[in-house]
Amino acid sequence: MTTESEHTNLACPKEYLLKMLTGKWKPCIFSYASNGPVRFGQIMKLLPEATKQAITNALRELEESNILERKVIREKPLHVEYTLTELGVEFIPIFKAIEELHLLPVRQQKQ
Amino acid sequence: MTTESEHTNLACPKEYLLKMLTGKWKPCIFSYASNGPVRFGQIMKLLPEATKQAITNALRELEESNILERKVIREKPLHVEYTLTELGVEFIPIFKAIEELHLLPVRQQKQ
DNA sequence: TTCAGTAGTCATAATATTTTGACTAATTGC
DNA sequence: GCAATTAGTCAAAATATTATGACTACTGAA
Repeated sequence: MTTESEHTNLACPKEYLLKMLTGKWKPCIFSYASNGPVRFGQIMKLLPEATKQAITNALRELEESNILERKVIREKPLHVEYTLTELGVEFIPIFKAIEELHLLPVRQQKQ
Repeated sequence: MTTESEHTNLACPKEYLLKMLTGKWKPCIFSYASNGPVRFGQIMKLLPEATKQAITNALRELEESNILERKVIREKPLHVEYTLTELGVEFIPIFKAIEELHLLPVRQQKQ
């Protein structure tokens, strides 16, 4: 995400901004972080289906988009916290708008 | 999109809803359609970098998500119109929230 | 009947994203 | 020193998404 991938449509700012939030795990992680700082291990427990690598990828992408900030906490059990940046906070209304969809589509189940 | 792809995270409704709107061309096409009915050829002109196939894929996915409706218009030049469905209209606030981001990130340019 | 306009389909290739599974590294308590 | 805790990295494989280029199908006008 440092440079544009071929996927990105340079003509559409909305596509660019949406892309910052999408991916298999990024929306969930964003939601968790919007309720306060989250740790790596905590996310692992909250998303038992996601692997370490998957979570690392999502966190790195959110960092590169300047949505999350990584902070090493030098305390009792040394750990890392991820918090929303100023930009990250600005994305909250987008998620609010998603939550407020009241005409929810019926979701297909896997066979 | 008839059944869930492996990509989809069944635990996260937000991921599911965001996925309906994302992809290289879907956000643009959604925007156009939110200003009134659009035609296939019109989209081709508006998105000169997108191929027919790309546009077809985007339209089909938006149809399958029940965001757009395809209507064959039996008139002078026979053509097809795509309009927002009732569900589609509900997605407009999400795009509004994206437009209202005022702390816009600096966009990297391709080398 | 042939042609332009409209709206596509199809098979294949190229890219991007996600998963898998083994391995690493710093700190703290014993 | 040694193990547990926390937080990762790395290379490779599997999937998903997007692009390419040739081809199709219907309608109405000349």
